[in-house]
Amino acid sequence: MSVSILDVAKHCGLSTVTVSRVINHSGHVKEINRQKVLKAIQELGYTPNAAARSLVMGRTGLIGVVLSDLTNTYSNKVITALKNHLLERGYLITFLMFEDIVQEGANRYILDELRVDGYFIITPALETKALEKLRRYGQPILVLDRQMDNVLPPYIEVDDYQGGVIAAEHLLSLGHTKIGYIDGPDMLCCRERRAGLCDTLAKAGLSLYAEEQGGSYEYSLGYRTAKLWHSSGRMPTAIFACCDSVAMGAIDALRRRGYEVPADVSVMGFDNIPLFKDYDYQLTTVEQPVEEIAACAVEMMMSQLRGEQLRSNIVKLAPRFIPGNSTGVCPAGR
Amino acid sequence: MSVSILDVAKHCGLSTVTVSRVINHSGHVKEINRQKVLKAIQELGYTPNAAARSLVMGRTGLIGVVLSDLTNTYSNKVITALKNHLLERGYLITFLMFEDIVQEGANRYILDELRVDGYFIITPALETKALEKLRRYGQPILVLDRQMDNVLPPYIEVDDYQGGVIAAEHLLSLGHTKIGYIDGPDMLCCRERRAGLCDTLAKAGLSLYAEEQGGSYEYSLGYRTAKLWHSSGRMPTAIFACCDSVAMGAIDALRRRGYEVPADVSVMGFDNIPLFKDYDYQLTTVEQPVEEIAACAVEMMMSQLRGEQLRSNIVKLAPRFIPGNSTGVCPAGR
DNA sequence: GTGAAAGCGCTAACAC
DNA sequence: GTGTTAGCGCTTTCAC
Repeated sequence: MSVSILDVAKHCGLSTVTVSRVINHSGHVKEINRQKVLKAIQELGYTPNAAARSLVMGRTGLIGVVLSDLTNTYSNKVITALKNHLLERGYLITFLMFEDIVQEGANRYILDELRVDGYFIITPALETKALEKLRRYGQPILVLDRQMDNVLPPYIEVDDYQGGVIAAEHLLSLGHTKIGYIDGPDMLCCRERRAGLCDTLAKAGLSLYAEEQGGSYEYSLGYRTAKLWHSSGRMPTAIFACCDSVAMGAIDALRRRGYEVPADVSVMGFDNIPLFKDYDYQLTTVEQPVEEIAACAVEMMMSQLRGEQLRSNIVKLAPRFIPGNSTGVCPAGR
Repeated sequence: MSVSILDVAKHCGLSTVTVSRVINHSGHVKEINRQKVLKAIQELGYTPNAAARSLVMGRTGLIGVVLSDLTNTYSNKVITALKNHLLERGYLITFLMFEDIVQEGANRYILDELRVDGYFIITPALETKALEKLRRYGQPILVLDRQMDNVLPPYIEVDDYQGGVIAAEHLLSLGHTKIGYIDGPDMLCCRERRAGLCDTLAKAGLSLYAEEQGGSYEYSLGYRTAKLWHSSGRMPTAIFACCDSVAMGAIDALRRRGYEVPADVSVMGFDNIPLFKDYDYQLTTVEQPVEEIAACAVEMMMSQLRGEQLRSNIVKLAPRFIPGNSTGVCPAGR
């Protein structure tokens, strides 16, 4: 049916071994012969058979991305970046849900058959069980954003504490003193962001003016919280939300109640997701270094696949401030 | 290294062929021997090598899902459903972006090497080129929601016209006569929804009270449109938006301008996405039959992979009305 | 530098 | 029902 390496070999009067060497850039092939082989490949439209290579080389060329939520905008940014870097190296991505890993039987086809060379783990919040199960297969695993204290290296983490500091410094520089924080789920990143925020405020002799513990990253959390602070008469002049969706919810609730953003209340988010990008303002936010995460992750994964020892198996990357027009100077007298 | 079929065969005193037959449920194995094989498999912890099977059977067990946007909530619902159905049959999913297909070179690793057994195409709006390129590889292709008139079968389509009818009938039944439509991109589905809406209105002797052509499915489109209708003094009593995000945008803009939803203006969406599910109301909407689409798609794909002739290569599925509290009876005197 | 031979783990065709 | 043989397409020794 399709063209095999033998066809190429015959076509150029050399052996399959030489053709193989050319394909794999293993060197030790005379330049003239290399050209012959390349010409034959070209003429016959030959492409190597992935299954045969997998069989003989013991690798599949597939990397599994394990996550809990496909709709999460942040993970989608990461995934897209990962995909691009992997594609350059001839690897494909497939997806696994945490639920599919824990569930008995369903994973036969992926885990047991070692259909994947290695795993990227995205945001394993409470997925300790799934992680443990995965580790038993002995394949390379790389956690892309640590969200628990007890995660085993190698992992990459974003300096969320620094993110909190960035937010605090920005709001302080605008003269705000009544700062509210809308917290997300009980995850490491939220705790760190809060700590960075609070520590920086403390250095300025301040503490949080208002705080709400949410438990989610949802729009509705911001909406509810702003509504609550309004009705309880305790509205900060600046709000830092644990993520952009929550910030958006807060802004909509504020506006519906007659506040102008940022004239009356400044609002900051976290993540810089594109969801509301055509809205009538630009959210001031802190961006996670998605591109760096992906580049670094792929590099580390490739090292592991080559069987090398990782130089450092914990990498910490810094977030970036993204200016917008949802924050402004603190209104006079407040 | 790992246990092979030969180890199993030796362990139970039978041949590899018999073991293979047991694994593949090909029958023609004596029950006693079947038990012996199963026991050996169990004891040795054997799992078949996917690469070897791929090589000899000429299939990879991977299905490619081709799309243009991972963050699209609708496609994510479809993907998740697809993944579940495929997993049951031992297939994995991988993702391809339209851009990666059109781009020269990048696709070497996927397309040329036939790393995938077949392709599901999601929402190919203006991707004619990518589709054409893909077809050249001669592998099974199934379009999951036709969005162009010139798509070749096999494809599945949702009866969007019927969706428009459903929306119109719902709003008419509530006594509305001033109905506005916020249109999305120039795609088949939007045109059909609009046609269903307008035709049904026409039967009741009505026509659209207001209409805006958007070009996107974004929140901001709804927001802008409601703002526009308000300032031009031409606010309908009921709005049908081309999708939920647009409906949400319209609702937020309305509320900011003092309208109550649904007391003053009713708003309907399309898709039933979970994005705003904890909001302070439930959006009235029309849901696409995602689960049916996925089930049907996988069935059709499996048929094609078996080399069978499809019974019908065009399948049309009906959408469903989802009641909520963003629509209500038309306010008296309007 | 090059190629002959062996084998990766599995299944299909054919005999028995 | 079962096993023998052959071969999927490729890379990896190991001679030359």
